[in-house]
Amino acid sequence: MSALPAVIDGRDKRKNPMNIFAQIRELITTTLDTMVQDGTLPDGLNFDPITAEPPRDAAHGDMATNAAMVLAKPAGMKPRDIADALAAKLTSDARITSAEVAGPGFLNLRLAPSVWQAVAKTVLDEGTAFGRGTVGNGLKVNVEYVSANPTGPLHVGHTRGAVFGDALASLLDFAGFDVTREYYINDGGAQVDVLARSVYLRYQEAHGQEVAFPDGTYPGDYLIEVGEALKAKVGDDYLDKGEQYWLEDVRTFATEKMMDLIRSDLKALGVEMDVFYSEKSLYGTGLIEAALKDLKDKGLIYEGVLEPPKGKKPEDWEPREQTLFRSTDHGDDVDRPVMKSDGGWTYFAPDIAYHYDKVQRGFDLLIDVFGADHGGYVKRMKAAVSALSDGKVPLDIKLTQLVKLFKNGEPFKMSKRAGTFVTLRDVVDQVGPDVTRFVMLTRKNDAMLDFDFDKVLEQSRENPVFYVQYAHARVASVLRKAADAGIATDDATLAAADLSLLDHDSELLLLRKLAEWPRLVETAARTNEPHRVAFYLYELAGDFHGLWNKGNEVTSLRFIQEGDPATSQAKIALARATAIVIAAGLGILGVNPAEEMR
RNA sequence: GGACCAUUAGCUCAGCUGGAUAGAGCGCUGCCCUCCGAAGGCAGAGGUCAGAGGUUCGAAUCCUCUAUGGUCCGCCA
Repeated sequence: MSALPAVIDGRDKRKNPMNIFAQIRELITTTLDTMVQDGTLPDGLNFDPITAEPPRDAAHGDMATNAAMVLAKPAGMKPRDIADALAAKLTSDARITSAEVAGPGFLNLRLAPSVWQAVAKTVLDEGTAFGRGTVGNGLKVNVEYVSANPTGPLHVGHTRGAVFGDALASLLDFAGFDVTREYYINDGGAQVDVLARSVYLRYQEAHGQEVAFPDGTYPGDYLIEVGEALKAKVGDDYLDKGEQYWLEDVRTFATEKMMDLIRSDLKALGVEMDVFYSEKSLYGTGLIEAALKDLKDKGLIYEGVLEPPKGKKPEDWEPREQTLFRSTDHGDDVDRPVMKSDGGWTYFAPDIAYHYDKVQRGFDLLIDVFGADHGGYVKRMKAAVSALSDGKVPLDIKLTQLVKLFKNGEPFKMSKRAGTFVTLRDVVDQVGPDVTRFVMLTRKNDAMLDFDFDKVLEQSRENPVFYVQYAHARVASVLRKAADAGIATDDATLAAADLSLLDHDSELLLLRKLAEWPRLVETAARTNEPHRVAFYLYELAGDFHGLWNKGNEVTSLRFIQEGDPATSQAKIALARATAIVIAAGLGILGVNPAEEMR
């Protein structure tokens, strides 16, 4: 069910030279090749399902391969026989210190410490580019997110969508995709008329008039200054005039102001879009017509009458003939109207045109990030893109679930009507963009998220933001102290250190964790799940803190060894490599690494 | 009536697209800190992976059904 095309979802796990698991997997497959050549194994075996992964239980070794089990059946051999033969050959490689057959036919490998020690050098050589992947293969991907209506400031729900979409875009970029970040401005529908009328009321108010906000207008305070700005622009020209006189102007004016507001909200969160795409710009250009003609030419547009929705019966429901898109041909449950009975487009029509345009722009992959309340829209959108691209361009739609806000452990609700509206600004102003972003990424996008204003600022192990930042800050502290002690700690010097000195279990544990980074990036990118990065960083920080804490008792594990600059440099190299990977990971999440904690 | 998502330790959640004895934090139990790196550390208890079938060497993971919770379901965006 992967959203990725076969070219990138394929089994070529050998691509990233920095991925130690990919390296060993290649060693395994080439070894198997030689076994085919010398007749140990039959010809024509498929090596694709073979994996080289870290075992769950570290006691099983550094890496495990399922090769023997996967090949047993097609080769017509016993798993153990294959495993034994493979093990004998693998141990002749300098990197493999032992290969044991275990369980049903697993081959557990232990790697020489030098393999892990070399990881630190690689990290120092590559810097934050370590782990940059090639799975993306340079494919063009469009990530659309936020896309909030331009009728007010962004609220908490948008914040999660913004953070998720942005981190996903960065992750895909890091994994080697050519990413475009895009925001679709819904400025073509009735809601911008409502906005215009609401602004007009504030405009009247700015002229000293008494106004009331009827149902169906936006009473929010944020429009007061827009009304005043309108007054500053047009004076009293629009006063006491009919709607036909001012509506269009005010709509444009208000929409621009709202987009300014939204842009500044996004900026406060550190989100920068490549493209703002206006729904309005679709009208009058023939694009909607072209998109629908494309569907019509494929026989997917017809006039018809839909069944009434079951379960819930709208009182005024009556059968009407509409122009429908045969989305059921592409996996939807019912066909969807593209034109209202009065001849106007439905909301769906410009959406189709917008995605048609994305396909035309040559993207290889589309991703839409929606709020969970748009879940009902997923199938029809996928159907549309499938039809428009003849199934060639996959569309993955990621839904972000609700954010439940807490303060002092007490939930508080937000309601547009009551004016208790928690905005993106409220959140960012209180806890800062870094904490906001990290916390919002500590949950899968499709799981509900609890956000407690107090807990996210706590400085303890419970708080992953703090815990990860603290690890980075500790490294910075080590580097400062090393400098005071006159030890050279530039990355080039550290990379040249004698890393074979890093032979303690705790050090090797941390090195192994660092080695997982490239592989994690691939997985996270393939599944479109940036939260994996956040969890990895938490684990990495945990291993680092663990090593640090051991230094309390075992002084030989401390990063700075007095009077022994060579050993110090090796250990600092490990610390610095950890900081580099943390910085790279935080970079994907859009969080600044801390140099010190106060 | 239907669709989508969720259901894993007392609580909040991971679980690397099918691997071995299912993990983390909190909470709980026990131990450890005069100082040198404790805004802590070490150890332990705690599970029918919602339930029932199925697929296969092997399932928390894939398929079917059921239960519970959330979101949504014609001309609103």
